[in-house]
Amino acid sequence: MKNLKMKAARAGKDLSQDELARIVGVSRQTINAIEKGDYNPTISLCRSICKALGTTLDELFWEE
Amino acid sequence: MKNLKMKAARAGKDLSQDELARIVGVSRQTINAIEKGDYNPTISLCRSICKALGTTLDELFWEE
DNA sequence: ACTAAATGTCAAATATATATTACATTTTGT
DNA sequence: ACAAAATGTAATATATATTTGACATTTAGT
Repeated sequence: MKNLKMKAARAGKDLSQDELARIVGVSRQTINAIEKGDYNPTISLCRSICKALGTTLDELFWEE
Repeated sequence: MKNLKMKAARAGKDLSQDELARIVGVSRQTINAIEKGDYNPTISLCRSICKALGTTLDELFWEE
């Protein structure tokens, strides 16, 4: 399932996928794939993304 | 770093590591290692654990 | 003290997250 | 319309999460 909340939070910080990738220390493809929803990042990467985007885990990565 | 919040939440549900492991569909060693703190589970496993323990991601897996 | 259950831990194998390289398509600015 | 930047996507390689099986230690019940 697509992660539109993450896409929105990134847009809110005016960061490209590539810029976010550099900040959190992963490849651009990894960020792209997470937003596209076809994989399952590690919790430490999720934490790094949240810190970079100023959000919480629950805001970006919770699903009902 | 040890995940004592998870250990406490599990104790609060009166579940052994083995029981929790079966509920979320992983091995007991995986649960043990997460509580012990020496690895980095995937977000989907974290979500499953939170659902099993009735908590949120932020409660169990956020770190400052 | 004894026993069973729960937990800690290790080594080797397997599954999968992530990197790298590369190219195609879409979006944005001028 | 054009160019540059951003995004989507695929193949192959590497790092690491997770499994399996096994055994040692600790904890809880009687």
